[in-house]
Amino acid sequence: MALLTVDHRHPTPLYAQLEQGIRGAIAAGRLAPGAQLPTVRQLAVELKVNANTVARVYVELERAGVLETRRGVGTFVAQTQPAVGSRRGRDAELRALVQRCLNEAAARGFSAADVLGQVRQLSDSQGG
Amino acid sequence: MALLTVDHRHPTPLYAQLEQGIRGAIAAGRLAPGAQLPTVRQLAVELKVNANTVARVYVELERAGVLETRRGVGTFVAQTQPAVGSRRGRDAELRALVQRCLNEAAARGFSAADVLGQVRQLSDSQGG
Amino acid sequence: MALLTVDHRHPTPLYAQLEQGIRGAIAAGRLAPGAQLPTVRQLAVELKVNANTVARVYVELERAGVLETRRGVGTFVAQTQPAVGSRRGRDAELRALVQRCLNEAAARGFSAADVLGQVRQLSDSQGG
Amino acid sequence: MALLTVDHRHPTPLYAQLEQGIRGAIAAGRLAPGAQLPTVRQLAVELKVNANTVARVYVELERAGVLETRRGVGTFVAQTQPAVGSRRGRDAELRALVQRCLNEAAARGFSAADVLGQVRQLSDSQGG
DNA sequence: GTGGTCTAGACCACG
DNA sequence: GTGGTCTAGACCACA
Repeated sequence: MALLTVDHRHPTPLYAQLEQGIRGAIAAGRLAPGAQLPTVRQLAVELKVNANTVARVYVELERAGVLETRRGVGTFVAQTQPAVGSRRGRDAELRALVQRCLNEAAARGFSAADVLGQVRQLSDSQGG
Repeated sequence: MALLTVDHRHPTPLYAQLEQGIRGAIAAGRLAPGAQLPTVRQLAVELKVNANTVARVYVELERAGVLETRRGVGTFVAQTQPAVGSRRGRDAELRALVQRCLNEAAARGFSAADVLGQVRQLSDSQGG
Repeated sequence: MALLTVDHRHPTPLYAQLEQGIRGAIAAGRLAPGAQLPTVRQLAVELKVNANTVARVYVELERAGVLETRRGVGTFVAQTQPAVGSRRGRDAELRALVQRCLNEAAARGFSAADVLGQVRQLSDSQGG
Repeated sequence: MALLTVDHRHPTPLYAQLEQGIRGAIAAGRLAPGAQLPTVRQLAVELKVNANTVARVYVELERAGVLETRRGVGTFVAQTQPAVGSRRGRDAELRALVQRCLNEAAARGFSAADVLGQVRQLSDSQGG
């Protein structure tokens, strides 16, 4: 599977999907600090998205300290990632997030067991 | 936890969150066929959302055959739910869905193991 | 005559009139697959209707597979129109529809012969 | 077919459908001056509509001079029907009315020829 | 009191 | 500039 993807039919805005995809890939180790990202145009073509949309996400993530742009060279994952806040006290956040996922799955005919299996499979193949 | 919730800060549109929440609650059996939903205005107050936003979701789900409205009476879960397509051939759909969830989790500092545990916990408490 | 019209005095809701007008124009070939529709705002001005009302119809018809929207570009007639169900077994539907029309005509002083003539005239001028 | 009908799924409000049905039946001669209409409750049951809705239509039509109510006896078609305005100069009205009908028909997969045939058939069987 | 329709207008996402 | 989302609030149809 491609490292970064967006779903044009999903109601979540493309820019948000892309931003989350990049943040997630870094947090999960699929994109290491210092790694180079695709150019704006490459990624725009690959994701079938307007280049402005990709560029805006890169700029935003640079402002957040997640990415670094070296002019004329490219865009890279920052060496030091901004802290994210510990898990402590954020159980409600996790629960809401997972509940949304289960809702979406159930709404499309997938059971919690289906989701469970897929989570296992993806986490094994990616960093587990 | 409340049966239906929305997160005003999440980039997914409120109406899409609510629609998925209702569909999920029905699919998971937390809302049974024939059950009455909260009135448009009640739910709007409860979710801190405009009544039009709730009404839009109810109308949409009625068109889809998921809900039934009786004018002047209220809104109910339809007795016969529309088919949803078998899981067969939709593995890619499930994978994308779960990947989005894991991305979002990772981006906020939760590991795949955290998600795994939360899925187990929610599915135990809701559907056995 | 304008391609799309609504009657603000008719008891049928504006959005329903517009939806039927668009569906009818496509089915009758006055709007070909791939053709671009007026922009939401243009049509709103032309029909003296709120932009939200037009947008609502466009969104609904997109969900139904009748239209396609390209974000930031415009709204177009879908290349492949959804099936509509054969006429077989729907004679009652046609009869009810025409009866409603004749009722409305009679109530305003038009005879069935008047309607007959007008149907001939319109079908000659529009679809041969 | 029943003399008066309403379609609960049609977007036109029930009261408007009923009013038009009664006016049309009178204008077409299916309800003669002096004829008695069903009681409010009978018609409400028959049409599966709330009695208030039927009552409101009767009241409205009485105000318009189309019906007459004799207390304790029933509701009747008035002996002298209010004038409706000649057809002259109202061609645009007829055209719009028929165009709406053809749109609705085309949107449901019926051709202008289908409508033509049905108009002939109904007008023959009812008073043509 | 229930849902449905419409308006006006703000702000966002995308190209 | 295109469509999409949301709000606030008026008024209508129906039970």
